[in-house]
Amino acid sequence: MFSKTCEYGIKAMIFVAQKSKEGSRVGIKDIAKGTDAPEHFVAKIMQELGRKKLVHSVKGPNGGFYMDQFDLKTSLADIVKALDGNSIYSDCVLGLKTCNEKKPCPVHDQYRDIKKNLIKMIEENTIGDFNTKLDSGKFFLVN
Amino acid sequence: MFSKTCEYGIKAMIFVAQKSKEGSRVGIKDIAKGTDAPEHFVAKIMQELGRKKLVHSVKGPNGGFYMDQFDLKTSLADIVKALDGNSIYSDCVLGLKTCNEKKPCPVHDQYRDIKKNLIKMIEENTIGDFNTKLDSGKFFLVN
DNA sequence: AAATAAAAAGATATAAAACTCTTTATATAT
DNA sequence: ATATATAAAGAGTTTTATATCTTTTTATTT
Repeated sequence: MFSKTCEYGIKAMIFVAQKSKEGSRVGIKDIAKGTDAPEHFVAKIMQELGRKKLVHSVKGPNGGFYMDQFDLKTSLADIVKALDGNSIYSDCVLGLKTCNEKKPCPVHDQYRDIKKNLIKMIEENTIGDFNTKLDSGKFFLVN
Repeated sequence: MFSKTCEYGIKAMIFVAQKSKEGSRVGIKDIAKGTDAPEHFVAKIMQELGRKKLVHSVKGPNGGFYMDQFDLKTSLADIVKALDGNSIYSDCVLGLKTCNEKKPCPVHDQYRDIKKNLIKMIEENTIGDFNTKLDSGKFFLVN
C-alpha cells in the first residue's frame, strides 16, 4: 500500500504535530522512539519533508522539528505525494501502462470505488485532525 | 498494492483461463507476450502456482499450462495469498506490529471499510468470471 | 569566543524484489 | 529410439527500497 518511507513519514508527522501543539520542538531521537522507526531513516524522511515545507525545523540546542498552524492543515495525501509520488493516484492495480475507462484492465471497474475511497481518506484527513483524537488515548503510534 | 509477482500472476492466470476454455494449452512465451510480462519471471511465477495446484501443466510438445473446470473457481484472493502471502489481510497501513480495534493506529477506522472492500473484491472474483467478460472485448491484459 | 546540541547532507551498506540465464528433466510426436 | 518442445529447477544478476554511518553546517547557550 504505502512504502515504509511513507509509513514512517506519516507517523512522524502526526507525532511532531502533537508535540508542536504543546509549543515544543522534537528532535529526531524522540521522533524515532515515539514512532518506532529507525532513527537515521526517519531523519532523512523529515529532511525531505522539511525541504518540501510540510514541516519546519531549527538547528542548535533546543532545536528540532515543529509545525505551525498552517502546517497542521497538511493532508495525508500531501505527505503521500511528497514521499511516494502520485502512483497511488495513477497506477493500475494490475500494472497496465494505461488503464482507464476506455481501456480498462480486468479489475478496473471493481477497483474504481476502492481507489476513490482510498484517495478520499488521505485527502480528507489532515495532520491537525489527529491532534485532538490522539489526546483521548483512542489510538496509538507504537505498540 | 500488489507486488509485481502478483500482478503478473493474476494476468497470467486470466490469460491461461481464456485459452484453456478453447481447449488449448499455453506456453510460457505466449503467456509472457499476452500479458506483457518478462518471460523467465512469469515462468517462475507459473511454476509456483503450479506447485500450489492453482494451474496445471504438461511437458513436451503441445504441452503448456491449462486449467480445468475446477481451477476456474480459483479466486483472485487465492492467487494473492499464494504469491504475496497474507499481508493484505493482516498488515496495518501504517506498519504497526499490532493494530486492531482495541489498539488501533490513527487511520485504522478510516481504513477498515476500504480494506473490507478490497478483500471482498479479490475473494468474490474468480478466474472463471473473467472468461466471459474478456470475450466481449470489454477489457485488456496489455496495451 | 567556545562548546554544544541539533539538523542537513552525503556516502555507504544491506536486504529484498525483480528479473535473467543456464541447465535439467520429461513427455510427446515422429 | 531419437529429436524436440516444453516445463522445472536453480543459480546468478540487477535494481530498488530500506537502513546506517559519517561529516558538515548552523544556531544557541554559556
